[in-house]
Order: sequence, then structure tokens, then C-alpha cells
Amino acid sequence: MRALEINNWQDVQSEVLNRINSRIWKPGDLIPNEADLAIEFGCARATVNRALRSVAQAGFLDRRRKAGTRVATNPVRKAILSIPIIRQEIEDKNQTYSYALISRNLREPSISLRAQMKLNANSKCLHVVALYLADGRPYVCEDRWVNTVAVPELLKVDLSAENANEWLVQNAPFTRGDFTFSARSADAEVAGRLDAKICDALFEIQRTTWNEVTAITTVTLTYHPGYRMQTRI
Amino acid sequence: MRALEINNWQDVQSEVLNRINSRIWKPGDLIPNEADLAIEFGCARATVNRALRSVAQAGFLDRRRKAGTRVATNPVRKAILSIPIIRQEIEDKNQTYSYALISRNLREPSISLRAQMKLNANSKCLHVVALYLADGRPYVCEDRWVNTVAVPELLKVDLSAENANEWLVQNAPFTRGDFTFSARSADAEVAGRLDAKICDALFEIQRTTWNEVTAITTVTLTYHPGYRMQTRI
DNA sequence: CAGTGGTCTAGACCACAAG
DNA sequence: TTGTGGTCTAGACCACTGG
Repeated sequence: MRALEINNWQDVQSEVLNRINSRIWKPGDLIPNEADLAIEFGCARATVNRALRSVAQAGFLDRRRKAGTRVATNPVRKAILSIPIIRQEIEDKNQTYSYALISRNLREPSISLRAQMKLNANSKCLHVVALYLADGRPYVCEDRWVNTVAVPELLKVDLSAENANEWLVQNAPFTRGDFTFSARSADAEVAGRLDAKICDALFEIQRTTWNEVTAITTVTLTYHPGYRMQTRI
Repeated sequence: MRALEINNWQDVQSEVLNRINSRIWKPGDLIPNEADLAIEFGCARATVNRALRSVAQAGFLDRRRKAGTRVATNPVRKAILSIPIIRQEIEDKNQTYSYALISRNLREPSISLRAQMKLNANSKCLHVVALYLADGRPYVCEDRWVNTVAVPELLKVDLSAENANEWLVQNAPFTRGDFTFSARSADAEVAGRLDAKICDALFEIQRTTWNEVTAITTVTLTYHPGYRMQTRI
């Protein structure tokens, strides 16, 4: 049996996780305070603090001033999803990326979209539909509405050459985003675009991005049949 | 114009985000090192470090020893998904939670499942199918395989009274999980369970959880038609 | 009120990796 | 080789909140 040796905050973290894991500290238990743990582990309180903050952020501990630190009873699992640029996602699979603009119009958004993006009445949006292909096969269809008040420069961009997403990433920073993941059935239109059968189940992501209080863009990505989004915690 | 006042790491963080946002520091730019920023902001380097680490974790900065800190060119957006306990998810919507066990068998898993869970040949799994209801309407169908070698105690549990997920959360800690999100069409069996029409598109989450190197359980959650998973960054 | 976590500071040493 | 971020430490004060 080897003695426990603590040299850094990662060591503290794994010791804490071990105690939770092996049920030395059970769900709901109050664990010793930072000062006591620092003495036990032979390190500074700041080091214990760093470790406990990290474990708490992962959802395994609940911390409150004065009340102390408890092992979480409902370990809410948090999965971190990386939302990559589509070009990268395709190239990471060693497939050839290509892009085709389907349509580009200036028009009024629907009422529900106007509500979601909190736009004024009469405001026009740039509506862009495009297709991303991997090795020449349809990968994902993008249906995008851009608030032209927030990003007027986009109107001058040639979207058949450069795709709207990459232009926006470079030129229109955002501070906040709402994401919705869902499943939908292919209708005739989207089935045609994605080379799917009518009634195929398609994975869909809708995302609205904001710069403080102004909506920049709402985009719906409809993936080819069989697409899977994966992550790990 | 008010003077910039920095009192804590959150202030440093928002000033940094402002500079990225307002393109004072552009994508790809090298920003000053921690020591210089500490002088500029009139605070300790540790405070700057805390702020920059936080911004980097959010994906807006790339940091490398010796190479310094750069504004990310590909701001990979990271969405944090909370995976709640189903009971909570339903109760949070002020709906009535209920649960029904559909089947419970000890049997051999399919070859693909055996591969995914890295099980030996001949190993038997507990296969549990159950339905969760919100206000009496089908909410999500759970199809679960449990590695009985890892969690033999579950065999003694009455799963018609207590659902497997909550028992496992309390009694079988895990250290790692793989998640897959996808869309599928309803076949006759699942349509019947979820009160859906055949061919409806259904949102599906598959999750395999591990304790170090041992697979605990693989569960597929198939949600009712129209289900949406939402998050925000 | 008083105990807890949250944070700041100044200084120090270390690990990494670019040149 | 050397500049950069990564981290530790000891001590201090503060903010919150439970009792």
C-alpha cells in the first residue's frame, strides 16, 4: 500500500473523486471544509479550492458559503458539445468539402421567426439556403435568416463563393446562442436536397445567435439521414 | 467616458471579451502576456491568469506556453448540455411523472452491443424496457442493457417499483460516458409504445456509461414525437 | 453573528515548446 | 536557450448566508 501523495490540484481532484466514487463520501454528505482538507492533504487552501471548484463545476459537488460543500445528490450530467464549423467537421473525416448556394433572398421573416429573433415588424432579413457536401454527397442543408440591421455588410458579400457561416464567424461576433436539437421527417423539398427518401428521419439543429440583445442570425441545419452527433464526458 | 476599473477576475474577463468583441484584438492576434496585462489592469498576474483561463475554456482564446495567447480563429462553440434525470425533467415542466416497466430479461446482447460495451462472449446482460410518462402520456421509452458483472446487485431490485436509472445513479457511480444523438423513424413497435404514428421522426439519445474500463450500462432513450432538447451558451 | 467559500496578492518555481 | 503559461504558497480580506 502506497502513501497518498498530493502535489497539485489535479491530485486533490482525483482523491476527492475517489472518495465520492468509493462512497467514502456519500451523496448528500457534508465534506470537510477547505482549510481542513488543506491540512489533511498538506497543501495550500487555494489548491484545495481550485480542485473543489473544478469538481463542483463538473456537477459532483454542491458548494455554498457558510453551508459548506456537499456531495451532489442529483449528479446532473453535463455533456459538452463542440459545435464545429461544418467545413472542419467534414475535413476531419477525410472527406472532400464542397458548398452550394441554393437561394438568396431579401424578405420578411415569418411571424414566429420574428418573435424568436425579437425583430421589429417590417424588418427584412436575408434568407439564405445552402447545401454542404462531403465527397460530393449532401451532408447538411442550411436554412439561414440574417438580421440585416445587425450585419448590413453581409449584403455585399458574394455568397456563392464564400459561405455565410464562415463570413459571420469572422465578421460578426456573438455573445450568446440558443440551441435546439430535434428530429423531423423529410418532406419532398428537403428530401430532394439531401438525397433522402420522403419520411426519412432527419436530425436537426436550430441555432439563434445574439450579440448582447440583438439577434444576428437564426440557422436551421438539417442533416443527411443517419447522421449522429457524438460526445463524451 | 468612464475610466476602466478592474477589481476582480470577472472584470478582467469582460474587458478581454470586449476587446475580442470589438475587434481591438482580432482573430489570430497575439495578445499581451499575462505579466503585461497584470500591469495594465493593475492587478496580480494570478487574477489575469484566472480570467484568461476562463475565456480560453469558453473557446475564445488559444493559449500555449511560450507561444503566448491568441484570439481563436475558429471559435469552436461549446454547448453544455445538461442531461437531467427524466423524473426531474418532467416535474420541472409541472407535469405528473409516472413510470411503467415493459419488460425485464436476462439475455445475451447482440454482437454490436457486445462490441460497444467491450463485453466477453457469453456474458449475459439484464435487458430492461420501460416507459416514462408525463401527465399519463408517453414521454420517452428507455431500452437499457446492464452489465450484470459490473452491477450484480441490480438483479435483486424490483424494477417495477424503482426505475433502473435512479437505482444506478445512487448505487453505481460512473467515471465516463459516451453519448450519441440521432433521429430515427418510428417502427410499429416503438410507435405503439410512444403513441406515435409509424414513420414519425423521433429524437434519440444513446448513452454508454463506464466505471474506468468497465461498461456499466447502455441505454437508448427514444422520445415522443416533437421532443426538443434545448440549451444555451 | 460567525463560519464558509470566493478571491486577491506577491513572489516563487516549474513545464513546456518555439526558435 | 529562454519566454510563456501553469501552478503552488501563505496570508489576507471579503461576501454571503445559515443558525
